Amino acid sequence: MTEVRVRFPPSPTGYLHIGGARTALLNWLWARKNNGKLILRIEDTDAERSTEESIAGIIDGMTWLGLDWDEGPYFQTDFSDDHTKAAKKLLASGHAYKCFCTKEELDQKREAAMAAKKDVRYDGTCRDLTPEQVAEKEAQVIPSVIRFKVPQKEGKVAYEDKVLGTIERSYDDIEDFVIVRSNGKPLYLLCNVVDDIRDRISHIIRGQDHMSNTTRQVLLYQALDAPIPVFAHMPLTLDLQKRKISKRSHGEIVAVQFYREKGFIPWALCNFLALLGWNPGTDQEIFSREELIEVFTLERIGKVNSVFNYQKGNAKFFTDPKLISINEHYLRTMDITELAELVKQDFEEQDIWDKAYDGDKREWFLTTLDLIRDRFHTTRDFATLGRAYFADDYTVEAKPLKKNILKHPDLKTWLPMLAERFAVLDDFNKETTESTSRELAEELDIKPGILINGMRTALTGQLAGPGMFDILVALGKERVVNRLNNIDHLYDGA
RNA sequence: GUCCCCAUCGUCUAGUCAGGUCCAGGACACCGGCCUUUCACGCCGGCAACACCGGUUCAAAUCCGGUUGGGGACGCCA
Repeated sequence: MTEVRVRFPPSPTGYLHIGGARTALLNWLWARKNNGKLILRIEDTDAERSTEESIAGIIDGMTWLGLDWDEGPYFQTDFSDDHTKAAKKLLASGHAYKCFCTKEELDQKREAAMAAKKDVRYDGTCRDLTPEQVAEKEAQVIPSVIRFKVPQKEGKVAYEDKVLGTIERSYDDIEDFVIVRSNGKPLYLLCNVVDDIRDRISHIIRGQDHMSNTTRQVLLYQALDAPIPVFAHMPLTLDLQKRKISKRSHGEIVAVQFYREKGFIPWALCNFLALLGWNPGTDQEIFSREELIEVFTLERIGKVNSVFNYQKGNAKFFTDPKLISINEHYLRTMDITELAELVKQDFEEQDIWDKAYDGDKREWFLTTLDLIRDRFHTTRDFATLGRAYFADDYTVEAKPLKKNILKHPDLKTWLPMLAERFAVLDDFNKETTESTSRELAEELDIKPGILINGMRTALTGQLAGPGMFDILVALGKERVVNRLNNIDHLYDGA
């Protein structure tokens, strides 16, 4: 069996978006499943639009997602000679010809055809020029492009698609497409094929938007006398209006970088992306890398375009709810030490990382993460919603402040009373803190909930959280006593 | 205008190739309940779909034809 070699060939004209990431992911899965190779190839032949930042962004994005590649990054522009040679070969073998029609003429014809609702294909003006006519035009230094000479015959070009089955298209319906610009630079259709032949690509997994390219490229493979790879066209990802998602019209929400900044778990995003247009045929939806590699097949890629379900301006569902839910699932079930690594990165950025979390306080750090992670959505929440556990500069949210503190002005004296009793506890644990709290409530003849919720708000700034006495233990006696003794400022604004 | 692809709950989808076990299963979201000092988690329950028409057949989500709808492509972009 021949080696499986796949590629991810982004054009560096913007950041890595989720559609591109999904393409990369599926190629990666196929490579890993077959012990094959994934080649990263930057298709930068469009010099005007290609940028360095974009290249860096793509590489960062893939690295963050954990999609490693085995060869490259190669740069298409480094192989211009190959492309030019191939074009010459096609010209020499009669598979291509020079076309002297000017861009202006063609644009005009195309517009006219569009306007008249007529076929817009190239009319073949230069297809049958004699060698003499060509020589004459060249003598006059008329610029020319090179067009591929699509066989004029009955029948159809066909290829087997792993997802869609047999795809056919009449030769008749394919125009003589341009493969080299008048400035001598070969175009995508050709470069892409030449590179794939050189890189010995065995499977081409890409979006359905490439289907019309594929039929033309099959012709190129045949003309270049090269084996045709296996094709698998995956469905596109659309927005709620059924429009192809793009960086241009959808902005940051479709950028991989956005999810990184929001504190998503990289593999959660991969897991979600895999499910968009692919499924294992079972009810399983959560997969480890190994599991996904194991069960992934090209045949189970869907045929139907899928909708990336997000509504602009919805704060709760700022991206596809299913993606959020998968991320939450990982957040609360993943190995706590792996989670700690991700949180560490956030904390370092937020400047609330304590080196002891890797040392003396390691155990405490992990236990605390585990205690609070159930309520969080992204790793960012540890430094924001969960800030009170790790730093003293947490904010007390308005809603709980009003409900649990301001509503009961006597807490101003009650909470310090509680602090006083906590301070003298020899063993500051769940049981002792709970009985202490309940005893005080009884003495004061108030519901324990008033003290408990007041404490929660004062100590964590939050309306909700873990069991109160777990919180006390997590915070530790010293912090609890300090914070409960310093609550006057909470009443300042009132 | 031409060509190509597609069509199951709001969304992601199973089931379609080998028609009956599907008055259509799962997940997310939503609603209700349990749990609970709070909020989550968890658990239980609910709502909700085979685009339409015709054909084949004892039997169609599944096969065939058409209609409609959606998407993609039609660049000297990639």
